[in-house]
Amino acid sequence: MPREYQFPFELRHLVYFREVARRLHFREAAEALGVAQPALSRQVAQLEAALGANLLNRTRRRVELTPAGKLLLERAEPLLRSLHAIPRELRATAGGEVGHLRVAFTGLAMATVLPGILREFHRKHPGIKLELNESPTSSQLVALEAGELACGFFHPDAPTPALATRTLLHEKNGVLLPAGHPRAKARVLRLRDLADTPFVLFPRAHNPGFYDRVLAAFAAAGVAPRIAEEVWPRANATGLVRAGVGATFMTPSEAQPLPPEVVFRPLTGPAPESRLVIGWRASPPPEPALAAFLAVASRT
Amino acid sequence: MPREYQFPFELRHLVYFREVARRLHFREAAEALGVAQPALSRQVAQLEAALGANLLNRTRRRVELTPAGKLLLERAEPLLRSLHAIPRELRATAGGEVGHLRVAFTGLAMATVLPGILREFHRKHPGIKLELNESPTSSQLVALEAGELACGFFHPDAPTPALATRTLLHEKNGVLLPAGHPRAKARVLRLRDLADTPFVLFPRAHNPGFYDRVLAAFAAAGVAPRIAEEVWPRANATGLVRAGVGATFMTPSEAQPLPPEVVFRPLTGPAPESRLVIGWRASPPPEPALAAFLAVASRT
DNA sequence: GAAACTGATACTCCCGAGGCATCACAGGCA
DNA sequence: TGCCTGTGATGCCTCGGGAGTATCAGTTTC
Repeated sequence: MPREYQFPFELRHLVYFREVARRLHFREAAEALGVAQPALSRQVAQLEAALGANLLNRTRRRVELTPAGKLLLERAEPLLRSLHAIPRELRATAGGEVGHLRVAFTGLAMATVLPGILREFHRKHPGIKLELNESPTSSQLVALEAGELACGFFHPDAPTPALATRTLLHEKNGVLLPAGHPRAKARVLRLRDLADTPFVLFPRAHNPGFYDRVLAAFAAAGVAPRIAEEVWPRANATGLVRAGVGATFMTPSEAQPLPPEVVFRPLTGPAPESRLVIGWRASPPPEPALAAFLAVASRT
Repeated sequence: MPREYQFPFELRHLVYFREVARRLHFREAAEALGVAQPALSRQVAQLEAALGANLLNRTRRRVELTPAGKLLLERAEPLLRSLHAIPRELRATAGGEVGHLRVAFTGLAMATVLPGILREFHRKHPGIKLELNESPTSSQLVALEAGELACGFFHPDAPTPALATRTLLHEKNGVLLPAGHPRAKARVLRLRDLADTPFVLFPRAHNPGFYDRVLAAFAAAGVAPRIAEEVWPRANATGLVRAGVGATFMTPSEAQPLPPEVVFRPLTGPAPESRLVIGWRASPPPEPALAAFLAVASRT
């Protein structure tokens, strides 16, 4: 709370009041606004207090606007519309690239953190448009350094000196098996239990470092892996498992919720680990739009 | 934070940005807004993030508007002016009595809680005008029941069934003595130490119950009081004490800061207690303007 | 090149908006 | 007339985020 200066009300109050004034029904307005009814009641009451005027006559059964309420609604409507239009106007006028972010991601990101981040980001920054592309780690690294991407969600293997990164997820992989697989009954598996099972992987070129570590995990378990397919994008791997083609690696959070006809089993002993990071060019410092996206992503 | 809906920015952001944009100087703008400079920096950065545009070019030594910043300033100025005008407009149109409160108070209130309450209230509710009158408890009770006052700060003696009250202060009185008084050296006094000291009181009619309890305290101490003067308003009592006319009762918080040429001493043993309350008609329920005032008063 | 000035950052505190549970009251129906 | 349903208000608690203090980092100036 600012110490000296403070508007008598906030935009929230006007938005809430407008909704109630239009519908003349607190519960419905609250639902439309996505808040609980008590919060709405309180905010409207606060607005009335701040303005020192009764805006609504509430009999227990009906809500109606007072003259003051009518006047406020008349004034608030165009103001809110103008305010709402500001982000769009700015985007039209400003540097062109401003308010527009190209973001790449891998299948794991979309299966875990990305939906929540997108939801939160659009709520907070409706003025910024995102261009989202699923794309393998290797391509992302190239595109990031070339300045073609604002940021990317990927799985780093070696250090990336030109990029700043932040880890979002770091999990040991388990395996996703067809429900009918002979070892599907076991609660926990070791990699060597799956010596005969064909695996669905991703094309090595997409992340050679991680691919090689997967092979190393097999080697450590004393198993020669059978690679049935290499498939991309990631979501298709699940389909192949369901089809009985083989097993695939998957992190616990990625396996939630579990698709039908498959089972997920953690691995004990050697197993590949997946680290999901968000990365962006370390310099120059991020533009406001990117800074906003990073802030949301880092905290969701 | 509303779960679903949220404006990309708040009025605060626009107000802060406007100030910076006008002055092109963060520190000065912060001072003008009455906030610390870091808070201002953060809020402006937030606004830029929310809009996805750089609004200001900050070289380390100079701040200047970008084209987007210029546009936003153009848009924001009239909107903020319109918003600012809303409370005044409503007050002009609404029921007449709305947005206007008659408030009475006693000297003790003004010497303790009232200044803080007024400051806070005007900050939060600039649309509501107050009409303030110092007035004794007895007159306030009459005026309140007659509906001539919205609320009053007074010292109740007997229950007041038609009024709702809230205690703001409840303190045992000490005494205020001229600095040259023979007992002024003592750290603590008893009422009977002051048998020969003339007292400055208030006219009995202003609060007969309390007046009589003062006399009762003297009686309990085995002292026949000497009443030198009865004076009103309260602030004048201090003047009389300074002039050496006599002593007067005063609560510790009222005696802070201590006026020159006088000393304050707590009393042990029997001593009158002062209770300051805010009171208002219990029914009908308070109008928004009064509700706002009560909310501020109850919590300050 | 040391000092001064400016805006950004790190950390902590605390207000207040929101959610949940519940209340109080008005109509509707039997 | 009494139970039931629907509505807005209230009490209590949680927690996000805005603000303050202290400090940093980069320019400019003498």
